[in-house]
Amino acid sequence: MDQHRSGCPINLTLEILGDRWSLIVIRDVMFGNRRHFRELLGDSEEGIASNILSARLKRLVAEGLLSKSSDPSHSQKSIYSLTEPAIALVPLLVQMGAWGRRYMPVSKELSIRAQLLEEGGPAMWQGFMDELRHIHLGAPAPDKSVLEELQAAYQRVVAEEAAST
Amino acid sequence: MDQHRSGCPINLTLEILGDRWSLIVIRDVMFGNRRHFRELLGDSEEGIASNILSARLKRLVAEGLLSKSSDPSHSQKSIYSLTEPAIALVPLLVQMGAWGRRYMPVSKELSIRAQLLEEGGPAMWQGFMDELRHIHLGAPAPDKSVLEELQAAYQRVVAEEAAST
DNA sequence: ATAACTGATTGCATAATGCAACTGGTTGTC
DNA sequence: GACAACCAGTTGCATTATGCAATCAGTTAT
Repeated sequence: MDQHRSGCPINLTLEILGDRWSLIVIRDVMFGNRRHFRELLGDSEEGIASNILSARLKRLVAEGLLSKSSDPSHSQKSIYSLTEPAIALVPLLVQMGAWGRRYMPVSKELSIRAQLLEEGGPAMWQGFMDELRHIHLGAPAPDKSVLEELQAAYQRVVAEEAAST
Repeated sequence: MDQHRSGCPINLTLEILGDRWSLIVIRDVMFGNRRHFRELLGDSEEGIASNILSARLKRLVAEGLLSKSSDPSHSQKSIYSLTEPAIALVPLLVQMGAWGRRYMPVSKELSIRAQLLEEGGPAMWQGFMDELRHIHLGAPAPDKSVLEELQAAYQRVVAEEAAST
């Protein structure tokens, strides 16, 4: 991908994110706060293969969507962080979630977060992006945590599902 | 793609649209009003190959994002139309355009429409979607045409560019 | 010393993409 | 009726991407 196919914004976004795994990786870093290779490898619903994950992480770092730093607690351990361009994908991911929720056979547990973000609107997205800037870029912490709110809602649905079976 | 990887809305959207061509085809039908195979094949900036276009059209029809009908003026001619799920992709495409415009090396002519849609906000998107429902689904025509507005702005920028060289 | 954990890499099969040529049919023009 | 232009694709072949399982070398905890 040295040359671009065209200068169209939709096309250029597609050239970077238009495959079946890149946004899955970003989603897991963003919503699951998975920062290490093994976390991304093992804990994902979709089961990405290690060579694909390796290739994706490399490409996303090269494209400037992720940054890689070393974990002081373990000399071999790498931490992947979102960059500002990746954080700016929040509205796009919300729209993807909203569309999937409306037209695809989503599961209840895995769509509650998409629902909350859709209903929360741009104000909530901004709050979430501020929180991501805190977590990944060292910006000051916002007053309240959207991530915790989403996580709590997810746990609530999982508990409900478990209770009803 | 018989079985889904997970019930996550983002993943499911990715399973259908996560490749380098599907959204290009939908973009051309939506914004360029290209309804025939040859129009989609030849007039695209990116130059899709005919076998890929053929495969994508088949898949998009099978997935319910496009519908195919025959043109009464030419027994062999097929017309592809957007379905409601495809029209519902407008906010997603707008976000893709907005992100690409901010972080990728877009060209001036090809990003003016993305800019107008981004600045126009949800009200403009709804107007555009109503117009698409008119064009593709036979719904009543809305008062004003967003498509014409976008096209006029595009022509204006092309003329400016031509004048300055 | 050893076992578990770290971020990967390797080998191999299958699937997707890219490119160019070609097919079978239809329509309009002379 | 002959002929060129147009229509929606298909075919063959090379390259690239994906999927899966096994493996690797260094690091840390017991």
